Amino acid sequence: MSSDAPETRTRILQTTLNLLEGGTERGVRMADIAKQAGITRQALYLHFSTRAELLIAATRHLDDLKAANDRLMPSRKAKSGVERLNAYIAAWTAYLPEIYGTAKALLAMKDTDQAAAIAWNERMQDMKEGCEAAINALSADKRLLPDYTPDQATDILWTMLSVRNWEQLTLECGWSQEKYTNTISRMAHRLLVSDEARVEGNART
Amino acid sequence: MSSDAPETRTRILQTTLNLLEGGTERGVRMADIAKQAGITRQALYLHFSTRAELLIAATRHLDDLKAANDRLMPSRKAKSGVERLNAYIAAWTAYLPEIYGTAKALLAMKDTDQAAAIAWNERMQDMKEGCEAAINALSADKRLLPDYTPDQATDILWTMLSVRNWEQLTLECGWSQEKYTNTISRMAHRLLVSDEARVEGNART
DNA sequence: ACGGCCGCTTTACACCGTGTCAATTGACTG
DNA sequence: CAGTCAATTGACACGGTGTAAAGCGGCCGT
Repeated sequence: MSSDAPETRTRILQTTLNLLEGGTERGVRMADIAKQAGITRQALYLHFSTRAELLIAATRHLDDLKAANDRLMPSRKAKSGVERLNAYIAAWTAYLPEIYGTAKALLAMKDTDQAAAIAWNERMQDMKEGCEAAINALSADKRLLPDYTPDQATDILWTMLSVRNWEQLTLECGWSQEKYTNTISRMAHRLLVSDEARVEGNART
Repeated sequence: MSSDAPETRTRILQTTLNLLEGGTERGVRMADIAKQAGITRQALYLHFSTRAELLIAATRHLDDLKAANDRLMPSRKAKSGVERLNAYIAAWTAYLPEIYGTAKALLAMKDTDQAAAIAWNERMQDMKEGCEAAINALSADKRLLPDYTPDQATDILWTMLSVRNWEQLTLECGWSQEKYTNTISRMAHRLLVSDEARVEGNART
């Protein structure tokens, strides 16, 4: 009752993700997806009335597969603000390369398609909340560098961890994933975390 | 001899820039540009054989108007590495909002158009050289944080100053241009510049 | 075994934006 | 007056998305 109807739909989503991840230079078209899924282009529209809708559904599907929420919310474990920041950065930066293909496609539609823009923004907003939580934990521990308000620090962390920055550093600058993660992590610390020593006072700029 | 033929061409470039800067949600089409320039769409193709070509030409035109080189190379004035870094960041961040509309259009074409991708990459490479020069000056002064190699520091600065980051911080996070510039500048210092205290070694070269 | 529904196919077409082509106009110029 | 050159008019091809309608095969209930 629950696993016979959705069969094709799931297959479509799966092959969509495959193609997006494969990053077929020159974009992934509806026809490509249909062909790969072994159905006609028109059948695609029986399941998803629009390319944007399909992309969005694929993105959600990907999150389910990757158990995004579980991974991005290891907050419970974290004892200190610093630990929490570390955990969040580690989780997100590990997640990034896995969603990149799909994210890029959605990002590209953002400019021309209303629904895609909304979907993308929602996701990024969620991600930003994770940043905010980490920053707040840091702030609660008095380890947030006094130069910034929590809001400002959240914006900074959020921007540092953006898909575009990952893209630029790894794909354009040729950084390995490991180098990327390590460097970003150290940068975040240097930028946002105040020295342990002076837990009480405040810094000289 | 020199100023009668290019008349229309220049007008096209000018109105292209206007439209791009206006950021007419839903993209700027060839027909829009033609209409605005007071010619037919087809006449556009008498001057620029392709949309990408027009966009690229418009970008170059914009650089000329804004005297990009003059602004981005105030290196001669800078006495120290730190000064040079400051000068570069100030010049680039002031330049950014002026080119944003055009940059965004080119950036969007990058994914689908070979020529656009090349043009964009060239420009970003130029910009990166500016970053590199600043970092090298810093390094020569022994003021580059020892955590990074000059290459790495260049990548970091280059990424921090990306168009996408400007877009995110100002347009998405709502930072004012002033806040953006100040914060980025302070971040760059904190991330890349080591404390003045230990100038001890030799400074020049 | 029949009628009906369902998921998918086939075929065809509309729309939009880019790019091409050919014939024409109109102005300026030698 | 002929030539040329910029631009116009109108028509069309292509690729990609999205729509519409008719048909087909399997499966299900009665």
